[in-house]
Amino acid sequence: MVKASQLFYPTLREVPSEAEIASHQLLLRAGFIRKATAGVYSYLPLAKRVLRKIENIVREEMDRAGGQEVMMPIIQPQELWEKSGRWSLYGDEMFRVYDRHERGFALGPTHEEIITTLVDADVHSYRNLPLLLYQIQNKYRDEIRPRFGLMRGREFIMKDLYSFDVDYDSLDISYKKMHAAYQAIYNRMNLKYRVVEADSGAIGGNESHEFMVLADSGECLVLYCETCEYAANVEKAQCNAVPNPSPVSVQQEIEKISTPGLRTIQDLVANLGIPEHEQVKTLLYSADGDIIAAVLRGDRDLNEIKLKNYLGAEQLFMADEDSVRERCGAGFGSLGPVGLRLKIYADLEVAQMQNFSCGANEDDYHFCNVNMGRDFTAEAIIDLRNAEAGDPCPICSSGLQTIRGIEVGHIFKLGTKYSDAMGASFINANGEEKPMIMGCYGIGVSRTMAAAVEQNNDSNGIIWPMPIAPYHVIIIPVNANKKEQMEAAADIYKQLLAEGIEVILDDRDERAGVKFKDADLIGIPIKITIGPKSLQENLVEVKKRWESETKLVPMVKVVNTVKEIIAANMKK
RNA sequence: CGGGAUGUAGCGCAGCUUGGUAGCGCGUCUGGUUCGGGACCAGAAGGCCGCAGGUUCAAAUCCUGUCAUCCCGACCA
Repeated sequence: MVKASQLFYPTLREVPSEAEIASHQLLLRAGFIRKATAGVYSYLPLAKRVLRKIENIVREEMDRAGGQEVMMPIIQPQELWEKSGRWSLYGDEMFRVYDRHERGFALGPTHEEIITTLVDADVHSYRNLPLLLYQIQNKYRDEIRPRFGLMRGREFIMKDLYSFDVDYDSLDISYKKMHAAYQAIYNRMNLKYRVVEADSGAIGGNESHEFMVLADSGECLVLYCETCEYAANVEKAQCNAVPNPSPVSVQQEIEKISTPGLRTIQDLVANLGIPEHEQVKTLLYSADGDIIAAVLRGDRDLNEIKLKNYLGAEQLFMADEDSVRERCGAGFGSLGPVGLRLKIYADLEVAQMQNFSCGANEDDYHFCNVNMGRDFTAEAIIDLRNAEAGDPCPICSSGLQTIRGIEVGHIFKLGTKYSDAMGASFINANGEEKPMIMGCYGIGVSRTMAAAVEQNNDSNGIIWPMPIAPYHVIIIPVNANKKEQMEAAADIYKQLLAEGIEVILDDRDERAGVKFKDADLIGIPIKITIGPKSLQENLVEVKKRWESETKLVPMVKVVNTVKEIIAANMKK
């Protein structure tokens, strides 16, 4: 029995001031979630139903792909994390608790340590591999800045699967299965998404893909090619060397010019008319304690991940102005590669540039007509910049486009990073001991719910995709005091329930407007309205949340109409 | 953690400059009139003015500290 009068979905007329983005505002307003503390939320009945639907789709596809569901502890002993080295590496992002004996525990931010230990203890033979284990569970990460409601919580629901294989060929098969399963999952949820190449980041390993639900408010920038299949996160998107668009045959004499007070690229554009793309900027970084310089074209953004990966650095951050001044004799805004006694890493584009301008490592002076090779040399010439819209596709050279997305899934090939650290090995067919080859595969379940809202809403509220809607149908008798309306509503309600359709009967003694507004806000896909005039002709109104037209349907046909709409929208 | 802002009723806000009985709208409760896109009338309940100190005859208001929340940056499902 689901009657709106009894259902706990406290809707709000006004937007809580703490919420910034659509999904956060709407999930709060529609009575799906309430905040306990920053980045930690309670899920109310409607949200719980959506989460369960997402989980079930995920579960079915994981099982289909050969996964086996397990449940591992959230509280994990410190020793395990020390074994992998991550007790210290994970840093402040890990919630730590201590028991009465002062022994440390982590609230699991992820489960590589514990699952590798688990598998190591009981799997010893190639005959038991591959093994794919997963769980759906709360994860804990003490994010520096939780934000956007469920988008970046400190406690969140995640599906994590770990694969254990005998060799890399077998890992490829597991990885492909997961890749396909993830596509099936997002297809089944009717979400518009894109698979992109990604950096594997701190988790380790090499190959990695992210699954992005497309939404303008997404935090991730994706570059993709319409001609070929290439798509990558901006962190990963590769920039090939492009030839200088206006090459000159003569390298002019280097010239030092006085530029009092001019510090930024824009200052030089505005005051001296030097275009951004004829300037070079120099950024100083501390890489595991060593100060190094990165140089790139004035209008480009440095991709710190590319730099970090090239250097193989654990920690990379911009040098502060004091150490910059100490090394270069000048402050920010007057730096340049000429005469710089640091390792210089130049972007591919810089090698193509001629007669460019840059800081002179002396406050209030710049150089003009600088040429790399003649005036300075680089330790390495590498891809260092963020790709931008219009850049040539690294595969087919067509112009790349950009789109924003929300990262809801991420799959990694881990290799032996954790099996080596935790000692997870097996005996192969030749009797040799080998480390297991691992992969890990995550889906942010609670984030997926938020992403679905982010992608599917209008000014009236949420528009749930049918496969994950908390209920399929809401029945609204226009006037709760009219007996014939209430009886007709109850009748349809019973018929739908008998067909196994998930339906809410809005039996509240509210004005019609209130009921319509709430129905739209909570985003139920199908609305059946029972009004006085049409009822006399035994008709009711059926409206799809995502369309503006209302259809009059004979009472006797309502159940079939509803079933058809649901069936048509459960799959693309 | 650096930068910015905000904490007053369930939600949204005013009051603070210039200290003097804590207010408005929505929501909630009661009664009545209404009833197809957030009704109207009458009445009511609901506040350690984030917390702790200080100044003062007197503090929501001024001062100090502290905590929390939100936004921008680095991190990630």
